[in-house]
Amino acid sequence: MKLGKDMTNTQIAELLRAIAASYQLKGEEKNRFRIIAYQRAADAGEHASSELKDLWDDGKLKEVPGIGESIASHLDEIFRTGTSKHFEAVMKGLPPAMFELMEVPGIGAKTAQKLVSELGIKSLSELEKAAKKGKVAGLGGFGEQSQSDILKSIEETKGRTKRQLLPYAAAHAGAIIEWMLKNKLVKRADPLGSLRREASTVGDIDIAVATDHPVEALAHFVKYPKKSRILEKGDRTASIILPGDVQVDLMVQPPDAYGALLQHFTGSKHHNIALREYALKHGMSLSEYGIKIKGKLNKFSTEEDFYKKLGMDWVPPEIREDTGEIETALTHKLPNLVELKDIKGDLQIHSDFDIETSHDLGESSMQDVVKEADKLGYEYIAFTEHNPSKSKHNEQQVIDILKRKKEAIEKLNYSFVKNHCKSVKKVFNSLEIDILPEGGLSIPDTALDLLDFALVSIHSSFRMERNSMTKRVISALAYPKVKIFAHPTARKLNEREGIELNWQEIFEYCTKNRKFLEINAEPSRLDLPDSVVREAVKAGVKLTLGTDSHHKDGLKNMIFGISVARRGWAEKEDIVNTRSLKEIEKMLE
DNA sequence: GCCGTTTTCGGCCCGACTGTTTTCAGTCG
Repeated sequence: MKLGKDMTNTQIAELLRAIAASYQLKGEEKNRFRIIAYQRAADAGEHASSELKDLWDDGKLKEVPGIGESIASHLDEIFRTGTSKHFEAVMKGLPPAMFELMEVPGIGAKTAQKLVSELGIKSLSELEKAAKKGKVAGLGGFGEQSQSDILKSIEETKGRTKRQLLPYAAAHAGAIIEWMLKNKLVKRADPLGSLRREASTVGDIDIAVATDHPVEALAHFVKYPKKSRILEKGDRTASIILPGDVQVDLMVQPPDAYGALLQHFTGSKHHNIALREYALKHGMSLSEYGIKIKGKLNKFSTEEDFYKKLGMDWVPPEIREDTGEIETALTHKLPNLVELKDIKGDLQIHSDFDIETSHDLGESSMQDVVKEADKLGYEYIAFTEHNPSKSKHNEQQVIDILKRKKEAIEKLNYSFVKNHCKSVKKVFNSLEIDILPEGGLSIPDTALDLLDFALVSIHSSFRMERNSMTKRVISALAYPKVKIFAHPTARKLNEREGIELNWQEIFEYCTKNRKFLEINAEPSRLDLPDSVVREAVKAGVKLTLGTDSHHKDGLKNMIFGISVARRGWAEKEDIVNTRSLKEIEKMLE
């Protein structure tokens, strides 16, 4: 555990979990709730919409729910000095290898400590060697079974460093649901957990099944032909592992109690904890079986009835994160979240028009894309190829290329769109322009006049300090033709962290100057991230949805952008391209 | 250690599964 002034949220979460584990091992009863508090603070850090260090910079650390006086003061010390005397003291005497072992599913604090102290191992790989030699099975409290479980778990941890992107998880879940419904005893099957909440990445896949024959349903589940092994199987739940080390958990419940099951396992954990705490204060106890009132269990076949019993409106799964939705559901003021059918156009598409860019070109022709957009019932789309390569062309050559593109789109509008489209009325001539490190654009200023409007985005120098990066972006947005900041954090899920920005400053600039932030619907981006969408919506910033398609089939990814928008509490009004062509032309003028 | 639609003190979510045990501890979601 390395402490330092520049700890990221992930590292801080790891640290706080280590502190929780340390307290757990000290084993004093009074520590019980302190342990939970540290675990909650770790979760809070992990889910925070901004870097904790930035919040600390702004004096807002304590505004993060779960971080109070004490933890904030320790973090303050870390950000100032690079260490915390208190945290160092708490972890003192505990072997560092322990914390590494705890990353293996099935190994918690106590198991880790026992393994490290009794086997004298110093790393995860040493544990693996010891287990292979049969040394673990000989320890008190361990046996052959737990030894082989540990080995399997280590093996799977190696393969499973990445969370799945939403479309892949959805495909897995779809196949399993189809398999479950083949069994006549299964009445219903639905996705649960982060998949049902449509989070951008999904860990384990959870599935709910309604049946009066749980044993048979679970037996059918573990016979799933594509599984690589069965992890566990009880009377109410079972887990299997798919190739690629994807874990699938299945939960069953009779149809008359299915609503409670759906609610319970859809989560999020934080939503459920907050909900149960609220219920407890009102004399009710919640579980996956229903709502207990004065010792009597009430069952619910639907989630709507479950929430109704608590005196609140049904909460859309996408916003069940305990960030205010419970209070809002109680006062019947939940947002009317944007839906796919509200979308009237796609504002980021790359065609195969040869614009001689240094980035990637699209693969489908403009006509094929327009045909696809027409099928989707869109009123308009924008072609937003990357700017022509700056190094390979002089200014005049760039202007010539952009003139050619402008003419091509004009022709498209006058002929193809007019004569062959049912719903599409206009194709916008746009461009995705690189923001240079010093804040300029990578096309000559005069070339901007050839466009209807422009997107700007960052494709280089990702590691700039927050204030310089913010300046860089704002100076690019200042060009009148520039309307949209595309994939604003430039993150790539599982590959690259996003850039650092002062969001409040960006939000303020956007609202004052009618600039828009994009929700990029490309599944490996989903950028803005949902938590930032929430902040942007609160700040009154208007957002655009674009698929960043490089092929006509990519247009259908819009649904994933909708998921992000919904998770950020965006309503129809918050999204620019829910507007009609007339309105949007005005907004982009 | 955190927090407030009973509370600034006194609470703090709920249950399943497994292995190694003989009634439970540890872990997970």
